[in-house]
Amino acid sequence: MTYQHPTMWVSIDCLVFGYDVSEENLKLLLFQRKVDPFAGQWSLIGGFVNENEDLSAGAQRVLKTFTGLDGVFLEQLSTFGKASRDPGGRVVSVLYWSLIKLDSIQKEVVNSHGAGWFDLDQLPELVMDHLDMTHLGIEQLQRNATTTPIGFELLPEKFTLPQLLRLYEGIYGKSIDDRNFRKKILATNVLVRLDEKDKSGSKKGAYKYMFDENKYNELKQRGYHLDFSIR
Amino acid sequence: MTYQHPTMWVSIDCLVFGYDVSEENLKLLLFQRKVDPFAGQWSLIGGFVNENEDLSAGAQRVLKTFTGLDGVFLEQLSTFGKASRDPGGRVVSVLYWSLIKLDSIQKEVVNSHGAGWFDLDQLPELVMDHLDMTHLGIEQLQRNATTTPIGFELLPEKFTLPQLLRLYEGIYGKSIDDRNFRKKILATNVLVRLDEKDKSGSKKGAYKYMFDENKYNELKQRGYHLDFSIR
DNA sequence: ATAATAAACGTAAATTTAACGCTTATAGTT
DNA sequence: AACTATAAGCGTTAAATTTACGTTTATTAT
Repeated sequence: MTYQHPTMWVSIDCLVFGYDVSEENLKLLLFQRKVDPFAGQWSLIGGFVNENEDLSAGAQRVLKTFTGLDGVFLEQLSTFGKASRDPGGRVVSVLYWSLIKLDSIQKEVVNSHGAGWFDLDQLPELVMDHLDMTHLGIEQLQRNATTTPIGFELLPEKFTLPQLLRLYEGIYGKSIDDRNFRKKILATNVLVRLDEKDKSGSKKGAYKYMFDENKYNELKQRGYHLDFSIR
Repeated sequence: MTYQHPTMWVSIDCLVFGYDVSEENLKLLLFQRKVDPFAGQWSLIGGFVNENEDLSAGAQRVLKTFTGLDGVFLEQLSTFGKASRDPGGRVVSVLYWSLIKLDSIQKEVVNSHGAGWFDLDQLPELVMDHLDMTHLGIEQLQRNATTTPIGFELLPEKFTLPQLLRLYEGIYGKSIDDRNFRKKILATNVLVRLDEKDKSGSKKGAYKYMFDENKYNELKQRGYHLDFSIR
């Protein structure tokens, strides 16, 4: 012992938001806790930090374990440390959040872990402070959506403007004028229009776009800010 | 032992920014570490979290210990948890940041703890990842200054517009057009002009203002955003 | 009286936002 | 072959905001 102070468990909890393009709604990944206290109840995915494991590595491990995914958006959000938050002992939990593109393959992987995707407005009761964590994540998602091109993390590589619009409407929980949205998002120059159309949503078909990371990096210094007005 | 996992030390580090109205510059509170490793070197103020102490209570305790202050702006910022960050053992550090009004009394209290105020552009070498922490805090300060009325935490209760302007210039590290600044800040309606003048800076004297928290709370829902252009 | 100076006030052009109407492309129907 | 319905895409204009910079005011020191 080098320091004369109490030690504690340090855990990772990870808010995983997924967006289903076809269903057009935001979902949260939850799983049924395996250990007591609260075994069997719904909670965010999580785990304890290992001896020689960096916090960020722990978060990556947790995400990989439950989703099979690597290299997706994953950032630290906040740390929860009320002394009484976990009846099982003094556990300080570092909350991360992640955004992933939801498709059928992803849904399969998740099912095999006793986990499931829940619509944000139909969440089951959550363990401990996990509902607070969720609210914090939604706020962060809204904040970041205007400030960073975070929306693209939730869409497939190729997407249409109507899809992007509906995603933003989902994030903000309000409707956005499509004509102004179009102008604003295209004016940023971070989108590249492809010569392909997605005809699943209409007879005319909507052009597919891709996010141009290089353009975004150029823009970043000058500041990137998208605000969408209510309608 | 309820959980079969390793435990760790959990520490609090606290970035304390202070603004000296007369000197017109931003300072950071540092102290000389008392324990090994790194005893004698400059570090942020900090301490270990106690057995039954909430994280936020720990942060308040640390701040109170070093500054004698209570009830000032204090928020969690981020958590640092590289396995190798502290050669003295596995320590996960939760970083808080605080803003205080610097005056001569405050400077005295601080001196008595072997601590000191350093100009942001003249920091000594810092222990471990404390320089990264500082950079994170400066970014956060800049971000929050446009989004929340955080600036007022750094000024005395009664302040003048030129003082507020110079504070913002300090935070952003750039000059701001005084006429536009005035219009923008007054348009928010969160300032109340008093019938007093501060004549220390000019012959004419500048009106003193106070921050109106009620007006701010009204405004908050509709969104509060201040952007200042370069000149 | 006059000069010097920080503080305070004002204005006009340029840019951005908000609101909303119109056109286009295509599949399915007649 | 023409017609219809509909999502997608384009365009315009008034209002609001931002930016840039000129002017006036109050006071002390000369």
